[in-house]
Amino acid sequence: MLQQYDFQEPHLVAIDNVVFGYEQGQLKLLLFQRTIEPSKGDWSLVGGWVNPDESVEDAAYRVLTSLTGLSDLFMEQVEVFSKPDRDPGGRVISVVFYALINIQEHNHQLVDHYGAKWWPVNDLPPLIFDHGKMAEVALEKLRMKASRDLVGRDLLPAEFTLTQLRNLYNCIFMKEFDPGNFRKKILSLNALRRLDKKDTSESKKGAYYYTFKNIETDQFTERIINF
Amino acid sequence: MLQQYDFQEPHLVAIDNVVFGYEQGQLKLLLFQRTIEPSKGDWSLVGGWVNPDESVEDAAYRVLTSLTGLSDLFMEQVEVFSKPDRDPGGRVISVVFYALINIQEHNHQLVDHYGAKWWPVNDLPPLIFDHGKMAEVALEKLRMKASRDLVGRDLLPAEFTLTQLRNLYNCIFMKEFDPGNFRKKILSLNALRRLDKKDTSESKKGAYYYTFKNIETDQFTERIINF
DNA sequence: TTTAACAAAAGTATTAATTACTTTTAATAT
DNA sequence: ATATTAAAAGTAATTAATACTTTTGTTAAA
Repeated sequence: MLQQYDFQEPHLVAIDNVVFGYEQGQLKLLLFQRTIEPSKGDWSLVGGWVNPDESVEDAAYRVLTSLTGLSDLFMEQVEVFSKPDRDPGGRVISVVFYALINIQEHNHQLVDHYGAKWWPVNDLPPLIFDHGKMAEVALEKLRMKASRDLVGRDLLPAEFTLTQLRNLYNCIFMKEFDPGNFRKKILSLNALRRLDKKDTSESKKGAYYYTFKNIETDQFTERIINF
Repeated sequence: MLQQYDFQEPHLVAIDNVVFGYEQGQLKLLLFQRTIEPSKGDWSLVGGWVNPDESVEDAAYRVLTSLTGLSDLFMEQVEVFSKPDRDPGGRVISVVFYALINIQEHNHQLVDHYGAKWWPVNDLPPLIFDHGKMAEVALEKLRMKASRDLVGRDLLPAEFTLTQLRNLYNCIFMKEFDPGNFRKKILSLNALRRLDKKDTSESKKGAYYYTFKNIETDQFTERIINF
């Protein structure tokens, strides 16, 4: 049972965002480079402190919107990292979130100004503290999400081909999905609308563009990917 | 980016455990009754403060082992609850865990002494603050766990029948599984060992007792239940 | 103007898993 | 003996997943 609040030791609480984006056929992570010791030159996730008057969700959202200029971000709690010695600078409890953002649409100047950079998930630089583990767990969580719901709305451009969507899933699960079976499965969900436009950059025949139906079709709890 | 640590406002951080047990064919939750206002008479989860030198996992484990007298508890992080006004007594960030414990084996005297009581999950009393929501999310998390791994090792007695195990799953998912299909599926996992003893209390023919194989057979990431 | 090339899109055949049932079994109680 | 009970085993139909092959529409080269 909780005893009197006054005699309890308070803790510093931070959030760290694992920010996923998709660009040039690659799943990427938004990272900052440390300019001071310790771990100078190493990279870190997009973190910040939690203010007294906000929830950890508010904090994570505030940090990310002010960095990217985007609103309406998809974010989800991942896990709390709280080993007493996880941060050499002092005892900090960190709540990790992951976010999905559209690299095309975010404010590049703002991100550049803060010195942030996009890194391919399968070719990350050394990360500080336990941030490597955080990214790992976040990717696992994203896989869970992508196996239940169709992700892509937040990562792909508004109009995309099934090949692009499949490649995104290839990146997330780090495996090659069979083109025929993937399209059959995805279309059976009835969540996409085919446009009368084609992308002819990848093939002579051309691949139809699709959009997500604007209704909340994401709401299927059915399983998409078995993993 | 994290600025200097010294000027940051610290937070009170607590843990709350959603403690699941299984008894008399029912899934139950261990709860405390509040003896003081506000919300006097209402019930709460098994909570406690996080000490400066321990992780939130350590704190959750410490609180639960000291209450139940059990060690080697299965626990898993659920989610952080951190709305600024969630606790009328002050700003407290709470990390929720769920735990699976064997009601038979825990220290009843200790639990009685603290005034805790087991409640059936589908007939809970009013819970304080956001504890109702916590229990709800924890149950959802338990369902995720039970759909991937065979739960029961921590909830059932060492020797149990497939009917008991099925009933546990019925409780967790709040639906009736087909007896034949359930046994076929479970036995195909090859995680149980059949004993040469039968339980004849439920039928004339009698149902074989089973135990979990002591090897780490829980490790299948394959799917057990589709939900 | 044909033909080769390309990936999209559609189709197929096989296997595996799920689901809804029915039948048999072993013991007890009438 | 016979009816009863739930366990345990079995079956048949359906659905889903997988590994392929074929067709299509367009472009670029012969």
